[in-house]
This record gives sequence, structure tokens and C-alpha cells, in this order.
Amino acid sequence: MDQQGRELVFMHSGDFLRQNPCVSDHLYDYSSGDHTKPTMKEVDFFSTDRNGKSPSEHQEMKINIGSSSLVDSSLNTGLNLSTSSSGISIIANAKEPNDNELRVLRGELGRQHDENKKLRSLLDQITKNYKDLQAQLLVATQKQTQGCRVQQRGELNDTPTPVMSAQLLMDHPRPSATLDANTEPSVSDDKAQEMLVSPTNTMETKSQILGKRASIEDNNIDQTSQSLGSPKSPRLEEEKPNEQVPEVPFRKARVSVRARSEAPLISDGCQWRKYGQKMAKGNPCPRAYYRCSMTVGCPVRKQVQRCAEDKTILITTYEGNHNHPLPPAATVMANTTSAAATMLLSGSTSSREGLSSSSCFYPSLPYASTMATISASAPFPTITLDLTHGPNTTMPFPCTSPSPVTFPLPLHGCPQFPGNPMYVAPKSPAIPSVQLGQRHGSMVETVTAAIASDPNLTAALAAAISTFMGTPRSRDGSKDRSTSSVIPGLPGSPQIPQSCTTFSTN
DNA sequence: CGCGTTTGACCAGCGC
DNA sequence: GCGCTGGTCAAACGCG
Repeated sequence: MDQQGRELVFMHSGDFLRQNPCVSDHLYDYSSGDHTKPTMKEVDFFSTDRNGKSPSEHQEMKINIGSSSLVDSSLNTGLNLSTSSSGISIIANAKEPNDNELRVLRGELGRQHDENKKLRSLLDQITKNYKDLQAQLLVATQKQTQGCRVQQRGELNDTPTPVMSAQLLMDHPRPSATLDANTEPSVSDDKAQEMLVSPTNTMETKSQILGKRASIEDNNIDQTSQSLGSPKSPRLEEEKPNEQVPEVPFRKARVSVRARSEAPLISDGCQWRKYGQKMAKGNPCPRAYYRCSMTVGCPVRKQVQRCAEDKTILITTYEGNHNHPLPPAATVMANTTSAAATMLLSGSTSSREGLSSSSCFYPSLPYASTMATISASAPFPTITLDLTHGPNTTMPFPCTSPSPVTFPLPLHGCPQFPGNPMYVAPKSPAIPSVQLGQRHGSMVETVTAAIASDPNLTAALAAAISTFMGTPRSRDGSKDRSTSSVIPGLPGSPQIPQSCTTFSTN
């Protein structure tokens, strides 16, 4: 069991590597065809780190642990120990290496050293950015909590924990559409998220961090208070001062899920209480407003509305982040929406052009069973996960927000593409039981089963979004590379808080 | 009686 | 400034 855990960590690291285009190529070269090579037996990706610098001991430890588990060949199990994620295969019981093999081994080790150096630099930068952001977050947290603590009531928590404080901060909206990650390393954001996000799943945490940071820069952090979920709702802000956000105009990420469902309401693992219903313009079907009722102060809301063109399609839009533990099913959903929202906001403000342009680079691709659509139109950037289309469908959704951009892409291949469009393919080949787009399945079943069945789905989604969003800025830069490669809240990222917390608590 | 839903009213943002 | 629209509130109502 312990070894499994180690391997899991290692797998994550592998995903991390895989999602870094600059470091993944060789690794995949190894994995693709050299399963029989003993040369990889003792590869330590961070062997050079041991000798010297180790700013990111955490990850290094993880990877080394994984390596050690692989090197534990004394058992001579004869297993072809391979990490399914990283694709690195090791023959642990190669006992008689010949000279050729040794030469190959040395060559491979040399290449590995190069890769280690690259990873080293990546980690250094990640760590540095993380620390920088952490410092900013701490300052902002203190500032925010001082202004809010007095007003806090016992709705959410009696005592504002650091997590709550962080959440308060993260609830800060983006001050404007001009704020983007260009000036801020996204990796740092991810790191900050790792540090501060509560074990529950969060949506748009990254954006909140960004918004908070921007607010800090604008010195507006403690000016006023507004509710997270309702920028237009002063009442809510009065009732929930702990969800305060600055009055700066902001954009709030939403994740909209389209799925066919006969049921009037989906059960996605959370408890919802309906608090309103409106007739939306242009749609004969009313729009219902729900609020998460699992805890009193949970700011998460969702809107449920049927598509005007196809009333069998149920459009559920999620907004906000839970401040409480979630059941597994809800966790899966929240993870996905969180990843989508996070990645969306991580780059939406700066990449609208990129969206359009990138979408042109990737016409219809195989394995495309679903689409993710980004609508960066104000006030809320929205990502729509369409689960109503069959494979290879490239048609945009008629019911999404104005001028959506649709990106079909293969589920399992997205991380490798630098300019990858964002896309979600819940109907992975690995989950044949999931029948997306079928009327007999509720959306919950559809989405949850899809995501739960394939942990890589969330990673793929976020990676796709992240990569996609980071495309316009990723040419030069290490930070953008990190942005596009490391996805918060996803199993494939080493510094992802949500994946760790989510899977460990459920 | 408690909880959830319904529904009309209210509020704020936005466009003209 | 006004009207439209989206979003939210809260009293009334229904149900178990």
C-alpha cells in the first residue's frame, strides 16, 4: 500500500514532467520503446539535487521516493515496473549488463542529467515564485482579516482560520479584465493555492488569488466588502462579510455544464437550496437559482436552465467555491469545475485573441466527444463543458454565452501540445460505461462518472485550459511554461493542493 | 414545526 | 435618466 502511494506520487510527478514540453520529450522517448532497457533502473530525476541545491525539497522527496520504490529491485519481483503516467519503464532485474548497455546507460544518464537540470531550473523558479506569492498572500491575508474579522459572524466559522483568511482573499474578484498572468507567475499562484486552499474543492481559486493580488496592488483590499457570489448583491455582502471582496469591478469565472437530462434538477453530490427563479430573456424555460446548503455560509451557487433550442439539454452553471468538505461525487465535480474555472481565469483576461487563434490551430481531432467552450465576455468568463455531443463533434453549442470559442482536442494528448485548445472529453475510452449525451443518464452520473472513472480527465481538462491559456505567453518563458504545465487541483501536478487534499480526504 | 419551494418585489449593472 | 435584464431577497406557501 505504501508503495502504491509512492508510485502515485511518482505518477503525478510524471504527469508534471509530461506536461512540461521542455522536459517531457526525452522521457517519453525512454518510455515509448525502451521498456527492456535496464538503463532506467536507477534513474533519479533529481540526482543532481542531492549533491547541492534543493529548494524544492518537497517535490524532490516525492520523486526520489518514487524512484526508490522503483529501485527496490532486491525483491526481484521480475515486474516491469512502469509508471502508467510517466511511461518510464524499468526492468529491475537486469543482472548482466553488457558494455553496450552500459554505454547506452551512460548516454541515457547524461540525457537524464540534462533533463534534471531543466527540472531543476523549473523547480527553482517555481519555488521562487511560490515564495513571492506566499509573502504577498500573507500580507494580504493579514490586511484582509483585520478588516473583516470584526464583521464576521458565525455563519461559516467561528474563528477565521488561515484557510478561511486565504479564502477570503481568494474570493477577491479580478479587478479588471486587464489583470492577467503576464505580470505574475502562474506557478506561484498554483503554489499559493496549494498552501492556502482548504481541503475542500474550490472554484476559481486561482482567479481569486490573482484578483486578490491585483487588489493588493491597487490598495483596495480593505476598502469595502462585497459578497463573492453576488457582486450585485449588497444584501448578501452584509450578511456574509467573510466573503467580502473589494468593490473593484471584476470578472468571475463560471463553469457551465451542458448535459442531456430529463430530470429537472441534477444531483451532483451537493445539497442545493433553491432561492430564486427567473424567466430569462430569450428562453421560455425558467432559470432556477440554487445555493449550496451543505453549510450555512457556502457561497457556491448554481443556475439551472434548459436550453431553449433543445429542452433535453440541461445547463448547469456553477459559481463560487465550497468552504466545506464535499462528498466524493461532489468533489469530483467541484474539482473539474474548479480546474476549469481556475484555468479559465488564469488566462482569460489576456488571451482572448489567443483563444480564437488557438482554436483555429486545432480543427476537429479524434477522441473529441465533448467540448469546452470559453466565453470571456463580461462580466463573467464562462467555460462551458458540453457533454451532449458525441465523438468528433465539433459544432459549437448554440446555447452558450455569446461568441463562444470552441476547442476540440483529444483528451489524452492535450498536454503535449503547446498551443493546445482546451477541451474536455469525459467520455474517455477508458470509461466505456459512461454514456455522455444520453438521455437516460443524469448529468451527475455523466459528469461524475466520467471524471471519477478517469482521474486524468480533470488533469486533461485543466492542462488543456492551462496550456491553451498560456499559449500566447509561453514562448519565452519558463513561468508560462509552468502555467501551462502545472495544473492546480489536479492529480497530475505535483504541487497541486486539490488533488492531494481531495483524494486523501475522500 | 421545520425545511424547502414558490414567487413577487427589490436592487444593481448595463445599454440606449 | 430611463428602461431592461439578471440576480437576489424574503414572505407566503406546501409538504413531511
